[in-house]
Amino acid sequence: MSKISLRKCNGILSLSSYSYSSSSYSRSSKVKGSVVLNFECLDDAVTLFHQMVTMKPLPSVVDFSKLFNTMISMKHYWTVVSFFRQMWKLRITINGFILNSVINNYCLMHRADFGFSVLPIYLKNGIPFNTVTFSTLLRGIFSENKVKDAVELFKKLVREKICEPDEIMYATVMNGLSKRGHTQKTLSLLRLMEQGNTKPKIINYNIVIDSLCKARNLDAAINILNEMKQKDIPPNIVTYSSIIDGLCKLGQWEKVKTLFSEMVNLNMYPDVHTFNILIDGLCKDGKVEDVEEVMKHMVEKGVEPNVITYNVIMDGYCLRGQLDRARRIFDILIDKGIEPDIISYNILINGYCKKKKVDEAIQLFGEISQKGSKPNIVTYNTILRGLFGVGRIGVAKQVFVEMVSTGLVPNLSIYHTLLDGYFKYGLVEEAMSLFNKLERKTENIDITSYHIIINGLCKNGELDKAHAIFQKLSSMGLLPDVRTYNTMITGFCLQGLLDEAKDMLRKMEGNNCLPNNVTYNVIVQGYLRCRKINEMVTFMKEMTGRGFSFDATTAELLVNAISENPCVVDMLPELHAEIKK
DNA sequence: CCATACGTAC
Repeated sequence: MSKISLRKCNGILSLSSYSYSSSSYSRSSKVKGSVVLNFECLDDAVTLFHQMVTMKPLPSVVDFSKLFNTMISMKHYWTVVSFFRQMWKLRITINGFILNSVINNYCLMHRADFGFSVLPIYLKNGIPFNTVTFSTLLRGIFSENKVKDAVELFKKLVREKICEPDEIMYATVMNGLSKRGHTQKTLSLLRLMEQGNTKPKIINYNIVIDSLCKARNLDAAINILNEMKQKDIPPNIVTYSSIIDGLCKLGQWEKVKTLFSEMVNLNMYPDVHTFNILIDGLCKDGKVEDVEEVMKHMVEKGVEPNVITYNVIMDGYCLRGQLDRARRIFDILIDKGIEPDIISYNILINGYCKKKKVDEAIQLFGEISQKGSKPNIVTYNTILRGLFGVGRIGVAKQVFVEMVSTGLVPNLSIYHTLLDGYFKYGLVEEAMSLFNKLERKTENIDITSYHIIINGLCKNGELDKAHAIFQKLSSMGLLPDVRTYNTMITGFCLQGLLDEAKDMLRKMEGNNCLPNNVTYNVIVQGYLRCRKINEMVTFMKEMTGRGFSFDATTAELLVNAISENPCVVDMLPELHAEIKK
């Protein structure tokens, strides 16, 4: 008698045949044969599968299920589809676990529609749906950004009592909403749970807290933390880490310290995740000097830095233009035997590109595949931006073609890079032809795309076309935001059409879109460039009255205007201090 | 008895 056993260890899946000398169920019996298959090699998985389906008796459905999940974790989605089809043809017994995994597999391929097509198989086989089935589908729909569809499905499940959501299904919906900016809806769902049968668990609270923190609403987040304590749902390390992240991003370092002590007092010890959040916050706030101390502290506490720790630090140095230090960090990471991931490369490539050291960036880009990693869409976007940044348009076009040939599907960010690049070098026709292609599918376009087009047309002297597109926005169901208005106003100012710029400013206020610092600076700069000092002063007063201040360009123009004509100073008595800077 | 869905950092 023999039994197939699948064991997963260290990414290696092994298939072993055990023989049993007695009737007692024991694994210590001698091993008759054993095949160890390394699943980094797809062929071996296929071989294993074929061994399994030809075995008599067949391995259990649990073994197939384990194989499927291992394949899914290795992203061999199409292989799973093929395995499932073969099992189906061979009429091998299936159950709800394996069907749920097949749905998950389709969802991870961003084909939730295929996932739905698995549902009839449950019915045909008398297998009931469960909360896992629908949680998996919901996550898949969200991952395709179809928020409305996901919410609709969730409501239908509840309304038609198809399944009673558990806290994980709620968590799936809440997370889908939260990650797409729907903070209030996420909070509402928590409140709904509190009223219903499925009481919220820590995971639901954590999602809401993270959502509020990401929306920079730290007071509300801390209120929820206090609610948890009152309701005897003890916050955990994730709860605290999320809030610490929010506080770091607002630069509230005193409160960060308070929360750290609070955690430790509750016998909760910051882990590598928490420290990475802290280090990231310090780097982003320019406090790179403090990072070393934090690193020392974490190592003393027995928390080992991981690849993300080093990535965060490299990003911090790149942000400050300290590329050499970032590259040191990269070498330390290698020295420590930590494998750089694609994000490590993306951070450094971005650092080089921002410094216009595109050749170094390309060199590093080449190293990625040698080190067994693969450039992703972000890598290509970064390289493309870098190439456009130094005017190497021909190479950029080649790289784009290469990217598509590797099977990567261009996303909106890639198109934005191309459009922006074309406009920057006066390739208006090329940009517009790409834009027209994209516009045929509305899902290809967002407000940022229009922002790039309007800006590009303005900068290339095509103000009328830009204005026409601007006018068209509302009919497309897209609301111009403050950046769109600013772009249009900048365009008018560049052409000296200051009345039009002023009209646009009033129009945005009328449309409930408040002008910001950029708006006022652009208009004041427009008046300064045309030496219309009286009008400029009017706007300057309005601007300072609203608490806005000059940016460097405005200040410089003002200084120039004064040096040309010292009388200007007399018109601005209240701004003396500002000008002296 | 063994296998599937959920939360924090670049």
